[in-house]
Amino acid sequence: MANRMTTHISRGPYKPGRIREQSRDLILQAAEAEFACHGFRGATMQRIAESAQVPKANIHYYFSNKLGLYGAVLENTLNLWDTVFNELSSHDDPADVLGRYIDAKMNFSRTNPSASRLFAKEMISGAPHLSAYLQQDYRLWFKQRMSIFDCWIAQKKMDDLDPAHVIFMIWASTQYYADFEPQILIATDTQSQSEASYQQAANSIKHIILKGCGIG
Amino acid sequence: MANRMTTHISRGPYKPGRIREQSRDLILQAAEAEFACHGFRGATMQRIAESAQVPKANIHYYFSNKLGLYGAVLENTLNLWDTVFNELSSHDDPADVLGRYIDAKMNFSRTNPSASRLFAKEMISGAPHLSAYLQQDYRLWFKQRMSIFDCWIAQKKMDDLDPAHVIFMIWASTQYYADFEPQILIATDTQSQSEASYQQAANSIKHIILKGCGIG
DNA sequence: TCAATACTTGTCTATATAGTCAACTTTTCA
DNA sequence: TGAAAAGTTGACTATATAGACAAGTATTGA
Repeated sequence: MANRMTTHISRGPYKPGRIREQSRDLILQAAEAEFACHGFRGATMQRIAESAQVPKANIHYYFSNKLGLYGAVLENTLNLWDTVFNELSSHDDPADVLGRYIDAKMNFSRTNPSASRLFAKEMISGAPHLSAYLQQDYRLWFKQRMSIFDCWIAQKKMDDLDPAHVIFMIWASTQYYADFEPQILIATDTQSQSEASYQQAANSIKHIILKGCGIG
Repeated sequence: MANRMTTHISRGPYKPGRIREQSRDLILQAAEAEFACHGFRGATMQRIAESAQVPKANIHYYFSNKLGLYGAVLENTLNLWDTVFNELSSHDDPADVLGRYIDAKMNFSRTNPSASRLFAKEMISGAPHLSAYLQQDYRLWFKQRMSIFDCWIAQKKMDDLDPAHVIFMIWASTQYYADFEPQILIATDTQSQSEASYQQAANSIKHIILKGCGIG
């Protein structure tokens, strides 16, 4: 009421939902966790609503339907994914490039476990909602990165290995710490993975990958 | 009708469902694929029934309910899992032991992709139905296998690495070829993973792991 | 202050789903 | 051969779920 009087100060041109679209973010966050845990079919709009602490009907204001919500969540995830993937850039020193990339991937697993799990669930289900992404951006980028490895191999900077398998191994190893967390916690007898434990894991992976590829 | 006449030959003491329990196996097989693809909540009894080509009510004759069916599927999977895990046995030569183990794991991924995916989905969901297994058998066995590595390290047969990370890396890398198949197919521009391609992947993994751990 | 627009939400509906049940058919074994 | 047991199945029920909708409230810019 009191501050109503002060709102005559112009806030610039009108943008829909400038303030209350925080609801949208809450819903997206809750949806990411729900989809990551239960998959597309197993997730329910009701649980997402409860988790986001909004009425279920509110979700349908921001998202056309369950598939639309899932698509929005997936898009967010893929953007993050691409960002990290692009860290694998051309550079003279393979040890430097791969070391940084492994660190970046591990950091992603630690700070975005739900995104990693969502991606994994989608893949395991046959990637029914990712075909466009995989066919377009992914395919192209993958080939580009592979050529970097071919270059290193030609320059005798690393062993003659199929670059694809090296990449798969890095992806697999780093994502494992997010996706298979329950197994890791029990095997290592801990309650949660600390930042330090992630760093140790990253160091082990870097040691094995770099030495194993003959990079030094 | 005709062979009815010959059935007076004793077939030994009566065992429930000796013949028709093939339905049970059909259901289990269909359920494994359905649960692997959609997770526990996302799977439906109706689709399992259709896939197994039996009426839905028949499933409830063999399995108390959805959870019971899931438990049976999971138990099958874990038995297979243990069999492969136990191949990682004590032996003088780490190169030999790890090489065989990696081959065994890759072979498992190739021949039992659904089992691998089911296990992965369960883990990603927080392993709600695996706590007993993880707490008991798993924990114990994991520690035993770790001590083998410690022994090798003490004997300077491999680099001083945390054995847990080496194991995680082997698991991650080998399971990846089953769990992330869509990604692999698109990246490698193929329609399906052949036995030969699995062998090449196994060779790459063995190269990197063995050399990376200083085994050789 | 006001009308327009953005946003919220309780209630309702159609459908999908897990599970039940009783009638039915087939197999078993004495 | 026959009675008992194993196995099968169509029809049913209760519930959970995605989504629609209309009536409401809050915010905006003039």
